[in-house]
Order: sequence, then structure tokens, then C-alpha cells
Amino acid sequence: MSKQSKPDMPETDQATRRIARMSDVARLAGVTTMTVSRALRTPEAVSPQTLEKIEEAVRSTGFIPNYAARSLVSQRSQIIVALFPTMMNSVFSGTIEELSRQFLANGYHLLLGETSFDVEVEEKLLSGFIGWRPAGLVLTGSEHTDYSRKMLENSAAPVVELWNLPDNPFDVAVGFSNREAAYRMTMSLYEWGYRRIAFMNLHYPLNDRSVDRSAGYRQAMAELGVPVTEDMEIWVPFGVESGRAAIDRLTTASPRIDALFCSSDTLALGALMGATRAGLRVPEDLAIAGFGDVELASSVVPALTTVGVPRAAIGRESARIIMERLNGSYDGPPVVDCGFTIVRRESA
Amino acid sequence: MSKQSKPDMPETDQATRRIARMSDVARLAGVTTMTVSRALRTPEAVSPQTLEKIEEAVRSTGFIPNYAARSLVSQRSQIIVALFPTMMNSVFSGTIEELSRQFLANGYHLLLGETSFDVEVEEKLLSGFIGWRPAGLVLTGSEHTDYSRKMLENSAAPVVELWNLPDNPFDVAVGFSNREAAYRMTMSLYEWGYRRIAFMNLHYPLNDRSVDRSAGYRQAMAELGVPVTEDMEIWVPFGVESGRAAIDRLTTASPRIDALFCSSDTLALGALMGATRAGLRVPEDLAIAGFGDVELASSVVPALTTVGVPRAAIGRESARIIMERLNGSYDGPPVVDCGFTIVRRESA
DNA sequence: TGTCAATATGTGAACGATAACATTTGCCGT
DNA sequence: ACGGCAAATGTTATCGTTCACATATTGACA
Repeated sequence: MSKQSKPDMPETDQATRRIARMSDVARLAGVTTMTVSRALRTPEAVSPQTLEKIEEAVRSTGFIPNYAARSLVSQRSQIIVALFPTMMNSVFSGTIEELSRQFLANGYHLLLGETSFDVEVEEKLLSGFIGWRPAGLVLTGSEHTDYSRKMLENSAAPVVELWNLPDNPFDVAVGFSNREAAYRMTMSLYEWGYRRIAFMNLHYPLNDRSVDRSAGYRQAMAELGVPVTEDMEIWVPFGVESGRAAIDRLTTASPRIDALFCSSDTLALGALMGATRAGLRVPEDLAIAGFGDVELASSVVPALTTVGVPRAAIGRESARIIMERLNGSYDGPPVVDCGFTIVRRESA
Repeated sequence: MSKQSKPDMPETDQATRRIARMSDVARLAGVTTMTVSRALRTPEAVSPQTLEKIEEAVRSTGFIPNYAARSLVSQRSQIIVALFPTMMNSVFSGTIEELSRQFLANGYHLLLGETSFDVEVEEKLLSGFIGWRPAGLVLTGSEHTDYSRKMLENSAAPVVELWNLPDNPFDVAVGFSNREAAYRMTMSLYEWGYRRIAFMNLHYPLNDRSVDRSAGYRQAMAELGVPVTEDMEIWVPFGVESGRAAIDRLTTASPRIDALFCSSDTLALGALMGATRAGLRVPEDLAIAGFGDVELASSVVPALTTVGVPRAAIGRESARIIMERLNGSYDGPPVVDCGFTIVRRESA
């Protein structure tokens, strides 16, 4: 029903096959392309009757402007590049959805990349995406390679770093304090009566969020006077399976732990399932806390105690900031704190 | 540390601030832009020593080609448009990840959109994205508005429809039979001893997957001679909460059902949690089956019986097909069946 | 009635790369 | 020694849109 041979065969095809250009619209409306261009971008600068003729011509031709041409001449595309560690995590996807929604509503398109928690992959993706001369960039975290930083600088576009509060943001950062959040959750667990609190963290030593959460946990434990033995901080790769597998090691650890704080809900759900399967009662035998507050956290049995992070707000704020940057109106701080919440449910 | 005023101020800034063009590289290497272009795209057509000079110049300038210019002249961008109902579902994100990986490895970039199961939203997204003159498109399902079809036709790019096996694909379809899958799962539940099998489906009457799964379920029930009363097919919106909430209605339904087949793992997990919370033993009091085999399905307690769908394979295949279409080498069938599996675990 | 400003539209160049064709160079065989 | 051919590089035009500026049209006011 559609194409059957190579894409260039203008002789047999109708003129309609070829996608309409602005000049086609212009001819049909009896004006020049410049007037059409104005009608589309600044309709108030075109007389009502001309506008109507042009709109009619646009409709009948199904004209859609060529963004490549537009980008080329205006020296800036309508593309926003966004890089996330993974899309398989509903915490990130919540932010992604909101970002996408906000940008789309303002005529920008999101070019998405997945870094797998690896700054080298980030660099590679960036070097590809920069070719679009994006209007703005959204990155997760503030750890980047030198070459990435150079590209970002050259691109001269607004850059928002998500998900943490770095001391020296590249441009603007939007997030919450991971250190503080881990500290507060650890403290809360102690308050709720748990003493030997283990911490399961993502094993990405270059990931500022991992490092900060570890620091927050250790700070709390130090202040509480609880020694953190080697087997109490567990480093694992991302995934439900990681959390589940870790339970076996934990239950055989020498000084029995009574609470497990996971640096991600994905890990925590895995741990919860592992514990249930191992016949441990949660939270009586082992309390479990997560990080992220994914949708399932509140539904699972027992409902997961976790750190709630404002994923939609982070997306919304960063989109707003980039757009304000683009029209020069942003005058907020370089680091925007969206906060977090300690959500106590049944698992701790 | 980065930009502080409006983006155009070439007089004070170093030349380095401005992003390098191909002509900058060419001047530095002592050749013309055409030779640089060749060095980048067909290095075998350039002499070794020239190639080296150019590579050095590219390195020192940090040159990255302007894709907008490239797209404009070559009449086709390196952009692939992919539209999915939601990104908050790890079934889809598995396909998205694989798609993204495959295309990236071949120099294409993925422009992602979220339709929220709505063909009108799809049309809107499409009309925006078509402006990039994408090299190819990946859509979910084969239900599209007339205007969408017109745009797809005009774009003259390869189009892959995912996730089902339509009778009349627009171009190529890659997926599995939703009807057959629902039929087989219903039959399996019967074989395993369940009789009054209810079906919880996504309430999107225009969604071909929903419709087909419903048809498969009803066909099986008809063949089995089990009447489907009104309260046995439940239509709900997408989300864990939907599944959970539906349990209340079910337990009070007049002819007690003994199995609940959900058209999505997300719903099934919600139902599982709802059932557990309501004190129902799964599968003794109520069997539950899902659709999709998300990562959590195998970890949850009781582990979820579900329909396994080849999400990575679907992504891989569709990427391959689009790229083969682009170089004219595709000679496979217009409908590619990636199959599905019935995964029996503990919940049914 | 002539001048000025405001409004509406047009003109030509430019954005940065590549396709198609043209030219130069060096080497081969006879 | 010379035609011819391949390899390497250059020239010119072009993609579709917008920018900066130019021109035409209108009405208001002194």
C-alpha cells in the first residue's frame, strides 16, 4: 500500500507524493515564502486576510516546515537532548515523561539517550547528539568526562544537571540532596528502633548520587555511634535480581542486621521479594527501605517505606529553566532544590 | 562558568567559542570541505596522508558535523521517530532500549514520543516529528487516524508497526498475535483447572491490542463452553492502582471467579497485591495471570504466571527491517511474527 | 497637500553540508 | 613517448528556511 521501490522516483509519482515545501504553500496563497514563514511564526505581523489564505494553503497541502532547514538558518535546533542512566526505572521515566510533555508543549523535541550509569557512554552519546546543535541539554548527575564538558561548553546551550545538588554545577542543577536523604532515612530507621542498619548501594563509584548516598548513610551511622562493618555496605549492580540475591548474603552475615536500606526502590523490591521468599517477616525480622517511591512501592505487600523524590517536579522545573534560559529570562539560583520526603509505610 | 548573556556575541569571544564548521577543519588541513566530507563518510576514497591531516584537524577543533545541514542537502535525516503508548512500562522500555541501541550503533537517533494510548495524540506527535523528515518511523499498533496515514505516506519513509500482527500493515509489522496469546493463556488456565476465568483489560476501545486480546479470551471461553457474564470482562485504565482496585469489585461479583487474567503485568501485579492484602491466597483462592513478563514478574511472591513477549527481539527486528528498507535490501514478509510464550509460575 | 510613521510584504543572501560533475596527477601498457 | 584510465581532490549548485534589509501602501496630522 505504501512504498515499494527506492525512495527517489519523481517522474511517475504525482507531485503530491513529494512532501510540500514552503514555496508550494506560498504559490498557492499568492505570496512569498517570507510571508508564509511569518504567518507561521509571528501571525500577528500578517494581515488577517493573507493569514487566512495561507492557512488554507497549509491545510490543503499538508505542509509541515522542514526543521532541518529552520535549524540551519536559525543556528539552533528545536531539539533538547536528555541523557538518563536507564529508562527501565519508573523513577526516571516519570521525569522523562514530564520533560517530554513540557518541551513538546513549547515546540521542542526530546532526543533521549541511555548512559547505563557510565560517563564514557554519556560522552559517546553526547558527541553524536551535539551534531543536532540542540537548544538545550538535560543530563543526570554532575559527573562528566573532560571532553563532554568541552562539548557542552562549545555548544553554548543551557545545560541542566538533574538529580543532585552539586557544589559546582556546570550551568544549572535541579534535584535534591542525596546525601541528606540517605542521612535522614538512616536516622529515621534508627528512630523507629532499628539498630544494625545495612545499606545496599549501586556499584558505580563514579556516580555522584551513589557516592553521596553512601556518605549520608555513613555520616548518620557515625553520629549514631554504630560501627559500619564491611558486610554492612553492599555494592551491587542495578536490577531487581540484585536486590533479591543480596538477601542470601545478608541473612548469613555475622552480626545480624535488622534493617536494610536500599539506594533504589528496584533493589528494595527485589530485597522485599527475596526476604518474603526466604520466610523472613518484614519488618519484624528485617526492615526494608527503598529510594525513589515508584508506583509499585505503595501497592506492594508490605508497602515499602522509601524516600519520595519529586520526579515530575524535577522534570517540570528543568524544562522551565531551560526555556527561560533560552529567552534570557532565567534569574533563579544555579542550584534548585526540589526536596525529598521520607515516606513511612509498612516495611520499616 | 558557562554562558552568561544572549548566545550571539562573536566579537569578544574567542573563535574557539563558536562551534567549528567543516570549513574550519578544511582550512586547517589545507584541503576543501568536500575532501573533509569524504574523509568522514568514505575514508577509503581519501589518501592516507590527507586523511591523517584531516583527522588531526578534526581532533584539534572538536568538530562535529551539523546534522541539520546534512539532512537538508541529503533530503533525509538520521532521525528515527518512535511512538509508544507509555514509557512507564518496562515491557515497552525494553523494546525502546533495544531500538535505541540498534539505531545508535548505525548512526541514527531516536526521537521518542508518548501517545498515552490515544491515536489523536499520536497524530499530534506525528505532525510535529514529521518536520524532521525522519528516515524511518516505529509506531505501536496499527490503529492510526486518516491524517496520520496521509503524513506517513507523504513522508515516504519505512514504517514499522509494533506489537501485533495486523491483516493490512501500513508497511511492515513486527510483533506477535495478541489474539492467539490471550486465547492460549485462557485455554491454559482452563487446563490448569480454573473454570470461571475473568479478564481484566485496558479500556481503550480503539486499541487493536486490547480488542484482539479480548477476542482471544472470548473465543477460548466460547470453545470451552463457559459463559462470559457481564462482570467477567473488566475494562480499566492503565496502572497498578487499577489492578488493585479491581479486586474489590471481583470478590463481591455474584458467580465467584477462580482466575483473573490481566491484559498487562502492571494490572496483574496490582491485582496480586490487592488480593494478598485482601487475604486471598493466590492461586488457591484466586489465580492471577499477567501479560508481558516484566522483570518483577519472576521475583514477586507468588511469582507471576504470564505471557512472555519478546520485547528485545521486537526492537531488534524492527530496527533491522528499517535499516534494510533504507538500503533497499529488505525482502522479508510484510508481517513478522516474533512469537510469545506462556510462562507458568506460581500465581496460576 | 505633503511629510512621516506604521503596517504589510518582498528581495537577496546566508546557514553548513553534500551530490554531481570537473579537473588534476601519476602510472600503465604498448 | 603518448593515450588512457584510475585515484585523489576541487568546483559549483543546491537543499528549505529565515535574517536583515528594502520597498510599497495606508492613514494621520500639521
